[in-house]
Amino acid sequence: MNLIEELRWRGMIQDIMPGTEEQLQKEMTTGYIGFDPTADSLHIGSLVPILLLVHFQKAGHKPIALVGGATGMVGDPSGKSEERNLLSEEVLQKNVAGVKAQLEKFLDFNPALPNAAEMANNYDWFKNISFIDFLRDAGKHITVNYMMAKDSVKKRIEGETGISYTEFAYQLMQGYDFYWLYTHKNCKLQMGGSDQWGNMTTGTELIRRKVSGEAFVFTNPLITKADGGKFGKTESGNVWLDSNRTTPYQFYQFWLNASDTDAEKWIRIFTFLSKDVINMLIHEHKMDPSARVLQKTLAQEITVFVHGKEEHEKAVETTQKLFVNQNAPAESLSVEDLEGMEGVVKSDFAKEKIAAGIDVVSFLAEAGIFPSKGEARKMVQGGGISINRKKVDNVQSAINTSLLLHGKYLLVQKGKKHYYLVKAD
RNA sequence: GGGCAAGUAGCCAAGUGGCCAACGGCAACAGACUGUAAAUCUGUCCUCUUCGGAGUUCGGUGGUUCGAAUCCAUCCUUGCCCA
Repeated sequence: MNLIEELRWRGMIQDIMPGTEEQLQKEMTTGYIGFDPTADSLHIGSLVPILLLVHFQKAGHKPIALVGGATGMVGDPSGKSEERNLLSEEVLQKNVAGVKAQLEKFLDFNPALPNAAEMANNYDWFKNISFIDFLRDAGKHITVNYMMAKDSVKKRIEGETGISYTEFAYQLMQGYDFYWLYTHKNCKLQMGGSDQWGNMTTGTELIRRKVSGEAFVFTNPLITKADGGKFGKTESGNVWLDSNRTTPYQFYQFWLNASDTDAEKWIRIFTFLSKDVINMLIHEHKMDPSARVLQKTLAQEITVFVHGKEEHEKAVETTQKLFVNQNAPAESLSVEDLEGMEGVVKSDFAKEKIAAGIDVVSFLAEAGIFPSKGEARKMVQGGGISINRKKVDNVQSAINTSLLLHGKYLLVQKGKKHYYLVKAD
């Protein structure tokens, strides 16, 4: 199976320019994907492009990961119904550094390889181009009519908010990136999310008109959830690749919680497992859905890929302690069990206060599990709080030392899935 | 510069002098059921709260009024049309 066939089967190709497949068959091809430095960490939305680059390199081609230090200063109108706020230069620099560091973990940069991965930052070439140069070099080759026909632009022009000149010009910058990489790095392919199609083809157009070159693009479909919700969001916000923002346990849990329909689609996209293995897993899952083979395998593969084997093991361990023996009394958990729960939110609480007796609501608020007493109270009233696996059914009930596990721990559960370990010192 | 229209909670959106913390929908969170799934049903959903209430909201500011999201003035932002 060649690269394109492989990606097609995995559901990772949305649109592809004619001739792309032939180009990839013909020779080792250099291809790139751009990443927006909108935060100092990538989140799981960026995993698909990362995986594309990995597949690409595995197939023997040369990947370039481009960080948009320059384009990030302008803002991409694609998929945005409103004009965006500009990021400050400081923030941008920090973000570029963060994103770059993460990308470096996933690709092979070993210079001995003929297809060693490369990093690029478009700020490096844009910083030296003057506005006038840009207008003459890039702007002259593309008509406004062409630019306005792009979906991202058209939607905004027809919409209610309009589009600033700045964001309108974005596609030209991205197009120029491709042109620059084409001429300097012999880069003939751009990949990216399907919302980028318009920006990407502006690049091939620019290459054709300026140097009569031929370049190719293909896009991956944007990941969706079967229930129509936004992919990659939990109640606590984005799921990040940075373990300081999203612990490996939380990361693992995110994938484990995938619905059946999503898991079936996602396992092909987010793992490197072969077609045979995946088909087998899907079959197995259908025989016994309650075993959740698909979710478990998906969560395992992707957690190992992002955080490594060790972190994955810890996440699984914690998961088992918390979920497998749900009915076992909390008292059966050992000190090691409790302390070893990697990634569960932990907090400290003054023991004196517990010794003196404190009502649940104040306790939950003061331990930082809820931002205010009001919220804590509402959740208790709604039956959403358990302490040491026993539901708290009364707002009046008090916390005292007799509840402490091993004399110092309280296992607090918000809902079914969210655990907090409070340590009384 | 001129004319017209619009700006309401995370989003969409109703409300056009008191019954308004503001109809409804989406999203979100929790409960029941389950498999840490889906679907369904129920509750919560501006902030704080001793659960009795208290405080701050309807682009900004000033005003009219016993009382304003609602009326007036002015400013800001956005869209459309004209120059």
